[in-house]
Amino acid sequence: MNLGILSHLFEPALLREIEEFGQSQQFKEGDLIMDYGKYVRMMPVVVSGTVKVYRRDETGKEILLYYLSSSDSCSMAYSCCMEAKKSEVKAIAEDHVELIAIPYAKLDEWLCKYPSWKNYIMRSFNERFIELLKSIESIAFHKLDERLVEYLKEKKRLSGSSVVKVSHHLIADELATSRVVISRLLKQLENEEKILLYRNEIKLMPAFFED
Amino acid sequence: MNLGILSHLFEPALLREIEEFGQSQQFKEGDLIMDYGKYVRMMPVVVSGTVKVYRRDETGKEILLYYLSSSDSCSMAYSCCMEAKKSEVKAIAEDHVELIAIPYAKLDEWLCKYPSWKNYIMRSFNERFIELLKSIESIAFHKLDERLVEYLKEKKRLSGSSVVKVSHHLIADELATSRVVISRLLKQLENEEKILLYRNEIKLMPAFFED
DNA sequence: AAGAGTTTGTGACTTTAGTTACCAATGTTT
DNA sequence: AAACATTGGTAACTAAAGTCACAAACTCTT
Repeated sequence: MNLGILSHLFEPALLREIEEFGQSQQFKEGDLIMDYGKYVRMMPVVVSGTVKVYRRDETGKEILLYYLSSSDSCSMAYSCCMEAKKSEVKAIAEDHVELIAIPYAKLDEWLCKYPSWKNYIMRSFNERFIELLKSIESIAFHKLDERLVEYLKEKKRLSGSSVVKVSHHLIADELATSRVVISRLLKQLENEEKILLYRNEIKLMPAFFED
Repeated sequence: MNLGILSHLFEPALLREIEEFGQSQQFKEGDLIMDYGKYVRMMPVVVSGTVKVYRRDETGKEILLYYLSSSDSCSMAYSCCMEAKKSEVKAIAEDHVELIAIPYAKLDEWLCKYPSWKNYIMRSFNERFIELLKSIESIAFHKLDERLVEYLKEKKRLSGSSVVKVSHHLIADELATSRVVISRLLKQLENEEKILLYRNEIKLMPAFFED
């Protein structure tokens, strides 16, 4: 089993248990990792790749909450499966994703057995809270043009490339708005010479990162 | 020490420890319970009253995230003090508030010692996540008129009274908009005969709760 | 009771975002 | 190649929300 960066995070005895009880899973781009309303029985720990986590309202509109990348885990899954609850969110593989799913019973057992696990879980809870708060801040206080810029910067951060490969339609879905609006704002950024637009591709220019 | 509803939640041995190590604190309406950037060393458990939790952005704009009431605790405080982090949120007493502050060391110790404590903490994490998700849903998908109605309903739920005692200005602050906008929407609700407006008071009429 | 501060109402205007409709360019399938 | 689907550009319009300005009513202090 490939534990990737996790092997630096946990003590040897815990790593052996993760090898023994964790289920290694692979997803390819676009795969559904977790869906709304499904029972959560395992907590995923991301080994490699990027996972997108979404929230939907009653009418079916969706918004991107945050990304999970290497060594992140979904602490919402944790508290969900400790409580035998259904999932409040959806998770999709952004690219090729490897993760280790830890079964419910072990989550609980390791909490008291391994301090490094407890610390990891607590850090994870804290990070997820902060991501949600950032998400609220963004939606409540920032206009769409700023949110779009934040979105593109996050894409660059995660992929490492200043060429962002997405359609206007996908951006619109993830920011919970319409394609026309996104095209308009992107064209504006292009007119300001901050980006270059191609089909399914947005090139971030140096001016994009200024101020 | 008054443990209120908590005495039904935990096993006797834990209740004795709460009595021994928890600090009973009282706040009156408007008091600041927790502020942005302060170190968090205790986790508050609300015994009575209502606590409002806020988030602010860099420019100082604020938004109400959720309320804590009897037997709720702020799990953000939990993960914060386990990590010795500064607070990401502000908490204000909505009315007279009694709470018990549990010191950091005990939070950790009880997690493994008392299953009822662990379950309480996990339930609390889950509830707080769900509150934040509801908050995101509300801001991202609902128009201001709907959010205002949700706000008034929540006030009625917490106070038990269909007379909500707030100024338009306070509502505007908590929904992160301007007073003029709120006055406009309230007047519209009054014209629809759903509410009656008075100075510092809004009376919710039966029609308000229909459909 | 005079003055200061708070609360609410309202008109007029601007900005931001959402909607509809249509077209052109590019890709994919058959 | 023809048919179809996806992607992006743009105009024109509507709706929602924010802003500015001012007035009236009420509360509290002195």
